[in-house]
Amino acid sequence: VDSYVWKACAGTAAKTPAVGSRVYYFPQGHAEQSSSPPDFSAVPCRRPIVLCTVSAVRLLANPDTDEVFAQIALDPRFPPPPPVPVPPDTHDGVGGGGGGVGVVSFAKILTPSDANNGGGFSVPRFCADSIFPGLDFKADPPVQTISVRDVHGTRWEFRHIYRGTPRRHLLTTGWSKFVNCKKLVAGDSIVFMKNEAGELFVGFRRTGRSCGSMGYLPYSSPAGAG
Amino acid sequence: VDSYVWKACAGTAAKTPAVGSRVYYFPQGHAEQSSSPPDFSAVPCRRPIVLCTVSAVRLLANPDTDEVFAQIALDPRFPPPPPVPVPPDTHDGVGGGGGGVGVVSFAKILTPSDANNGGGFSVPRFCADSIFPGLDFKADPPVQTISVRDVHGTRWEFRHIYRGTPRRHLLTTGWSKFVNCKKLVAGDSIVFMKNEAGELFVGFRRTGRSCGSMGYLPYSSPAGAG
DNA sequence: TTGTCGGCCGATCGCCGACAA
DNA sequence: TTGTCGGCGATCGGCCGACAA
Repeated sequence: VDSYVWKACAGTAAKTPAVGSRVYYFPQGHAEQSSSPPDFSAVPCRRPIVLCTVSAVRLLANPDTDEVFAQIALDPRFPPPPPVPVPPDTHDGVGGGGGGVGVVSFAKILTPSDANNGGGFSVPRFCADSIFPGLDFKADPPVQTISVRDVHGTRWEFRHIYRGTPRRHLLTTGWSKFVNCKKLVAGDSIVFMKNEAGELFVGFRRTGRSCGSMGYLPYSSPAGAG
Repeated sequence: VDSYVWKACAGTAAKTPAVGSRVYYFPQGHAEQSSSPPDFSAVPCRRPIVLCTVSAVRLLANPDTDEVFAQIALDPRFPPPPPVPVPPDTHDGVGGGGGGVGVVSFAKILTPSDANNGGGFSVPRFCADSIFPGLDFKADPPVQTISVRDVHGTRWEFRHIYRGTPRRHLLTTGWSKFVNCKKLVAGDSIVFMKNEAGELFVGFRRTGRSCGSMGYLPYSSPAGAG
């Protein structure tokens, strides 16, 4: 998935460890987060904490809910194996915590009018000015179609119009389809982003808690799968 | 789930073993059916086939897709443990293969007109006569609301009307909601059933193959969970 | 007997400016 | 500047009989 959007959805406080770094694994904490706690009774030589080496980090998103999470593969072997050369990430590497250089983003909490079926999306002035492409203000009304990509890389198109008295920016056609497909409701946050190349991205974060259902990476097959 | 509907969806060729009977378990075959093949390398004393006792059988249905499947718990201990008393099933027991006595059923492959958003469901004459409650043919047009339960026990209501020239039986109001909720398409089969008490049930089978995602029953906790 | 079609009517969707916070 | 509302036109859902296979 796109690391811009992943980080915007996860929030700036969420940080992932760099590949090759050494961390402590707490089985007890892992079990408590799991929806079906595993039975450790048969595992020999259980220890409360395990020193591990991070062998892989993947930024992932649930295909159904768009919930973002990180899959962190740990290698418990000691001494740690020599680091595997990591292919350069497309942006600034998954280990870093900050956003990419030159990326502009804007977040808004969806109002009831934004989330209602009947309406469009009220675009705050700053978002339209600093993120969306400039409109041709000689037209009446000024209008364009903007194309954005979500965390999966899926492309969405919105009609962006500047109309009404007094004038305001709105997203109309395409917006309600996005809201319905993503099952967004009032109170959820939406984030628009523009990278150095001017490409647009969209992400969001839901208000309610979601109980994560992930998978597991076997530590015997490090890094690039397949 | 209701065993009438389960059997109608699974088909008459699908049979489940009786609790207490002894079967052979083939780990290899089990692994091949699984979407993420398990790694047996760490399991000691692997054998190609294992003689087991059936400790529990549950007829289940995927809450999302309505895909039916059986969860069969196996106990590899030898000699087999004394049989656990099984509470009598509501119908004829999950071990049997045949349909219940006095159950009348009728299946139809959905036509494009049946599955289209715009239309209702053309009820074949035999289905209306032998399964649905009798209409009051003095009314013009004869019409009633029928109430059916699906494999989960969820109740669905359909408007059943006898109209048109020439006259024919149709399901109108409520039908398209059912089609949309169940994501039925032309070519899928639908089954209507009536038991001795006159209660109506509905099930269906999809044309396309679905890759099952089930769960596992630990053999250490036989039969009734909780 | 029953599958498909076009007609038609009502419900909903969704775009709009008015207005006020 | 922007959130909400009522208006209203376009679209769609869905019920109907006609007709033919």
